[in-house]
Amino acid sequence: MSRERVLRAAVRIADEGGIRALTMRRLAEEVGAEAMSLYYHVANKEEVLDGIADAVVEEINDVVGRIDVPSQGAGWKTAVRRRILSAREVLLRHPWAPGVFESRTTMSPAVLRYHDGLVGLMRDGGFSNDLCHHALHALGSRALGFTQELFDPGDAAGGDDASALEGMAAELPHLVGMFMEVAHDDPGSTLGWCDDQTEFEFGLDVILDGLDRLR
Amino acid sequence: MSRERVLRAAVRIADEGGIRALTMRRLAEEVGAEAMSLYYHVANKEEVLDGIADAVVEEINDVVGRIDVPSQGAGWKTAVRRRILSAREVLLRHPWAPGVFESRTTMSPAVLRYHDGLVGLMRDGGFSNDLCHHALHALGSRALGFTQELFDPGDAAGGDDASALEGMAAELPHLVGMFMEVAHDDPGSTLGWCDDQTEFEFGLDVILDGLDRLR
DNA sequence: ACCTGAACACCGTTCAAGT
DNA sequence: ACCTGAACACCGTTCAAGT
Repeated sequence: MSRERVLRAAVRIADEGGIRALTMRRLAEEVGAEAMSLYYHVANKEEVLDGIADAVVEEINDVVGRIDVPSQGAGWKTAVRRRILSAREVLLRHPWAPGVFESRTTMSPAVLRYHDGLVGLMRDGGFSNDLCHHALHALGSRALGFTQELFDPGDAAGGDDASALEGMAAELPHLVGMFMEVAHDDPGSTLGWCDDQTEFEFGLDVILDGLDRLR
Repeated sequence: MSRERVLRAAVRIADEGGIRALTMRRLAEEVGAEAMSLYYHVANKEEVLDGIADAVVEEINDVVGRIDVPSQGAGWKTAVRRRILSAREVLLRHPWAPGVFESRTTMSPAVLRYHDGLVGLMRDGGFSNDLCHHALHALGSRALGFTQELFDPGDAAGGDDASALEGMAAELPHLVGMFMEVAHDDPGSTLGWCDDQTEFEFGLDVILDGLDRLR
């Protein structure tokens, strides 16, 4: 057993059963030992969570490190866009990762390296350091490829049929009106009428276009 | 005891001691009963969390419901901006709320009502239903007044002194360079060199300006 | 109708003891 | 140096029993 093996086992458990499946006892089982043995290799569960978050961002750094597109001048936008969408691809393989990122208080060195590269691309595009700083905040978690979907307007009514919508129309006229028209325009997407990837890219492009205008 | 009293006590506990202080046993104590009595009024802890999330959004709806600014045509942006910044003010009084929102799977009626109003303002501004839909996704949690701060670039080095930065310069040249220049420009803000409110408004305006151009 | 005591199945973690 | 058994202090929750 080693710290490395423990963390790899932890990632495996979270990938397969979600983050709630990751308990110290389950982790020990996966690694073939008793729960108490883990504490010889990691200080506590928080350190395990720090470790698997870091592992995912390292995976992202590996992927984006192999990207080779020009980032000088106007090319910054394509380069940044590509970087962020690549990070997103990795994240989609570890759906638990955003939640763990958000619960971390200490900062991962890997996250710092990721953002360092991002700033580098923006500098290539002619951003001032001040604008880079604002840009990091404006992107927020979107820089790493995910956004907080507070609620999916589609899920609200998607589960029930159209008749449920009628009942809500009195209380939620604008939302129901919006839903009915968007669903009508795109009747094909019955299951989840919002394409998460499309919406992610729409929001990303709004921000990138806005930043481009400011540089 | 009543469901109402239980939820109010739960909000009080979370406000004072954070969401981790909110346990069923602590909640029972606050309400002057045994833990098991709670289960007569709420099904389980999840329902308590649903309830306090809903209570906060109701508080937001109360506040934004009293806003009265013109939203026709170009006025939409001011109206939406005002609405979102008002929601943010409420959220700042309940710092635990964003975390609870994110953990909800069922959708709160109050959140639906909030977004219904938001769509109403955008329709006043001449948005198509399709653009409203994209806009809701682009804003994401920012619509309710918060963003996921994945990491605060300032916190990274803010704790240590400038010498720690020197050590990181080799590995994080762009980030350290950015930090040194931004900190130099604004030496007053030693404690948290990023003004969260300013950064929130910057990101919000990038998105609102982008949407305005698309309407 | 409303509350409770005792108990269960789970956590993360400590600590003294093993090899 | 590495692992473990027994135990502790906490969870959320059930259920039969009280008033």
